[in-house]
Amino acid sequence: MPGVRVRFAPSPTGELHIGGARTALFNYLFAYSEGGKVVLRIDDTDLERSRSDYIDKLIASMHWLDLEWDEGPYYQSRRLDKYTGEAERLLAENKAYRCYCSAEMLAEGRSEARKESKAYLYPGTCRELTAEQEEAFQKEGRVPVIRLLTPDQGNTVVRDEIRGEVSFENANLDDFIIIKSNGLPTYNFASVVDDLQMDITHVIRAEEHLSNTPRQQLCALALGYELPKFAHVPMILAPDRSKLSKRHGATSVEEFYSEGYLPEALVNYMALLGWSPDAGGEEEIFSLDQMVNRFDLYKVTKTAAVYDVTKLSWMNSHYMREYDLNRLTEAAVPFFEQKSLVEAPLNNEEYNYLKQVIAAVRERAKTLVEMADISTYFYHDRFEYDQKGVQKHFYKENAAQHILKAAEELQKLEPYEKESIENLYRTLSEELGISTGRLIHPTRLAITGRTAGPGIFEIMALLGRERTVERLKKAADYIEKNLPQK
RNA sequence: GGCCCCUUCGUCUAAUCGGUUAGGACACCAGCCUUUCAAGCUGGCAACAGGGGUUCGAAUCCCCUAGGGGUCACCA
Repeated sequence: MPGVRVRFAPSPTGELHIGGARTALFNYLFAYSEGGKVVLRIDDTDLERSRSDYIDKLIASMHWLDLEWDEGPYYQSRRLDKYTGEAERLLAENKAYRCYCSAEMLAEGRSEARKESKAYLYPGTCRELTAEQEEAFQKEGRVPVIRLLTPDQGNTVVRDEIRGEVSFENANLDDFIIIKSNGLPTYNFASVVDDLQMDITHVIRAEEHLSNTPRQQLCALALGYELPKFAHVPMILAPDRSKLSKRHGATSVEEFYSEGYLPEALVNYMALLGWSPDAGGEEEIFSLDQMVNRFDLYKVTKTAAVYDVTKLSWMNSHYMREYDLNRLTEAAVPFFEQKSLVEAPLNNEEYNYLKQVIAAVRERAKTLVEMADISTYFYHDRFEYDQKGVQKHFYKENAAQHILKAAEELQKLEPYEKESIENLYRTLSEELGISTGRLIHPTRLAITGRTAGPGIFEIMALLGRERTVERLKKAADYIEKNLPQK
C-alpha cells in the first residue's frame, strides 16, 4: 500500500505513557510494514496544560525507544491560522455558527440533565441568531465560540479497521464546539483539519477516541474532505482492570528507564500487548525490524490488555543476557553511579573491570537497578553477612580453620587466576577430607556476604588476591568471635 | 445514567470455511544439570463469563443476561 501516512499525535501534558508509547509503536510498525511514513505532531492546543519540557521528554522517550519518524514534529500551536481559516469557511458556508451561551448557562443545563440522569446535549440555542442579535451580544462583551451544525437525524457510521462498522445516532451528537472563545480549536476540530491537510491515510490511536470519531467524521464531512481510515487499538489496563495510574507502579517510559529496563525489552513487551505474530509461534522475542516485517494491523486484538510487570521483567532479563556486553556496560554505568560504585567518566581500567563484573552478574538480574544492587561487593566490603548463611556455613565444624587455611594457600598461589584457584580448592578440600562445598560456601559468604551469586572462582579471580584473602581472614575472625559456645 | 466497545488458562495471546486431546509465552510446581543462585533442558498445573437458540456438530454464528472498559468538556 504505497502512500501510507500515519501520525502519532501526543499532547504534551505529561510524560510519555506506556499506552501512548504503544500507540506510537503500532503506528510505526504499520507505517513501515506498508512502506509508509510516520508524522510526529504535537497536539498542544491546551494552553493550560501543555508544557514545553514535556515535549522534550516525549521526544527523548521516542528516541530512547528507537521509534523514529519521517516528518515533524509539527506543532498545532503554530498552525492556528489553519483552524480559524477552516472555521471561517464553515461559518460562511452556514455549516457552523457562533454561539454566545456562557459557560455558566451550559453548566446549568448540564446539572439539570444530570438530575434527570440524562446525557446533556447542547440544545442549539444559538443556531439561528440574527445579525442584530449577534451584534447585541457582542456589544455586551460576550465572546463567542464556534459550533459545528450537526444533523439531528440519521446515523454516522465509523468504519474501524480493527472493529468493523460502528454506528452512532446523530440524535445523540450535539452541535459541539470547534473553536473555543479564546480562538483556539478543540481537539476534535484541530486533529481533523490536520489529519486532512497532512494527508494522513490511517489514524491509529487508542480506543478512548472511538466515541469521538463520529464527531470528527462530521467535521470532515462539513469541510468536504475525504476521510482517513481509522483503527482504534485497545487500551492498556492495570492488573485490577482499572485505568493505569501512578499507584500501579511505573507507567511512563521515563520511569521504565529509571527502573533499569532496556528499550528493546519494553518495545518487545508493548508490541505483544494487543498483537501477536503468526499463529502458534513459540518465539516471542522480536527486534523492531522483525516486528515491522511481521506486523499486521488487522491482527491487533479488540480486547484491552492488562499490563503485567512480570513478563516485562522476564523479557528484560532475556535482553540483558543477550545484549552486546559493551552496550550493556554503557547502559549500566548510570545505575552503578547511582549506587556510588563507579564515577563517570570511567577510565579504561575501571571500564574493563565493570565489564567483567557485568559479565558475571548479568544473567542473575532482571533490571539494571537489580544488577547494580547485586554487584556492590565487587566494589567494597561494607556488607553484612547473610544471617541464614552464617548459621548454615560459618557455624559448621572447623569453618574458620578451613577458611584460614584457604587464605594461606591463596596467598602463595601462582598464578592467581580462576582455574588455578579452583584446582587449589579441589585439592585442598580433598586434603582436609571434606567436600568442596564445605569450602566453597563459607568462602562465598566471606567474600560477598551472600549465599548466592556468580561462580565463586570467577568472583575470587575478579576481586584479586589481596581483597579475597583479606575478606577470608576477616570472616574467620568473625566466626571466632561469634561462634556460639556449645 | 445515555451512547459505544470488549469478554479463551492468574497474565499476554493462538485456533484458515463452525469439526483441535483448545496451542504457545510469562508466572507457578516438580525433576535434571550444578559449588550456590541464576540460566538451560524435561515434565506438570491451568481457560472458551453465564443462559438460550441455529446446526449432525459452536470458543467460533444469532439473541439475552452479567461483568469490564471507554465516552458524554470552551482536555486531548
